[in-house]
Amino acid sequence: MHSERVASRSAEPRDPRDSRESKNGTPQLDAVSLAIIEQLQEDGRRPYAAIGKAVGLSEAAVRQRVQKLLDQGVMQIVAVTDPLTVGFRRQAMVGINADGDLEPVADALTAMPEVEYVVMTAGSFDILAEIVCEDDDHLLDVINKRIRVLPGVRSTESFVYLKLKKQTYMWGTR
Amino acid sequence: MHSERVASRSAEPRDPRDSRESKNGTPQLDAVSLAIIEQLQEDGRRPYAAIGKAVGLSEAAVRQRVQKLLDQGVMQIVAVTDPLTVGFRRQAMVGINADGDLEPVADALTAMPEVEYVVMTAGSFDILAEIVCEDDDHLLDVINKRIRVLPGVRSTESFVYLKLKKQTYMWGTR
DNA sequence: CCCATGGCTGCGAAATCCGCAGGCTGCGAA
DNA sequence: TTCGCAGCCTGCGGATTTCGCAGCCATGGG
Repeated sequence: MHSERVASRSAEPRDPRDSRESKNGTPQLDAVSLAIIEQLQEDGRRPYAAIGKAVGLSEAAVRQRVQKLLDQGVMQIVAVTDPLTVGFRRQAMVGINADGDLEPVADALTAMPEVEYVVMTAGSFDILAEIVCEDDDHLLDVINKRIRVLPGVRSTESFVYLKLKKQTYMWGTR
Repeated sequence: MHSERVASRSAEPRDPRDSRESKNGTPQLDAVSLAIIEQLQEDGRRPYAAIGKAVGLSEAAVRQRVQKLLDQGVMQIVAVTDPLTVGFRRQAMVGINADGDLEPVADALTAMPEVEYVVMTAGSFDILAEIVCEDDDHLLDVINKRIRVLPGVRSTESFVYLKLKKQTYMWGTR
């Protein structure tokens, strides 16, 4: 044996259209694309041919799928680091409570370069936002002068990072 | 002109040892390595030659530096996705309060495959942990049966994700 | 002074990426 | 039914990139 096929090519109804969208607006992924993503979660630079062997596709097919996944914004292949080791002294998670529609608030946060991560949540915060800053002054400035003044924002609570212990991207690889 | 040098090669004191460590234990990075990381934050598959042109180094030198950065664990090149689009229905941030030394608690969290992100913080939570699960049952199980029973853990508070709005890795690129 | 170390360059050989033509399948229109 | 279209895959050269290695230079310790 040589290559465990993740999805047998002739078994399924032959419709790997990952272009169709669910009501959510996010593309629907078939098993093969999932397997490709899994490969790239282990190593973002793995050659297409190796991926093809693992998922049962030709090199060219893998290349086309990866390109589409990137274009669609389903995944991105990037270098990730611990910001603290790359010169950013202060990092914090900010919990936010706001009135009315949360979308505009979330969009405003998304537009800020210092904000790296924005998620709308259920619980005692409406929105969680992760912030990466150069130093304390910068952090204070972003929170007080840019976030707390956004229309609708009622209150915020900050959690300054002391130490990053884990950072993984290998869902699917377990 | 062709290639903006990020760091002139002959100007600096000629000591790009990124192997020396700060008291923190994290390697100290020079400007060139930072520039390389920046390039790979934009595109994790960018060819070494292109990076070299951008930062003023040969292809081979870039390759060696990247390899070292990966080996040292300073950065990782991976595909990142929104878990919700890849079949994981439930995701949550969990704020944790614990007694005594936090390290063992953080380590225990780090060891759980469902836990993707662990950070020790200052503020009304001692630790923040992000969890990726298949469904509600799975999430509940992890929080109640695995986290809340850890020795030292006093209380937890969960924030279930409703919608991921932003996810970036381009600090340095701004 | 001499040698060991670390980092960079340059260079072929091997592997990879890339674009393109062609084939197959499912589907909807005529 | 048949035709034509669209989506996806394969195979194949040519261009590019990756990879390993030998050699060079500067620094620093003995």
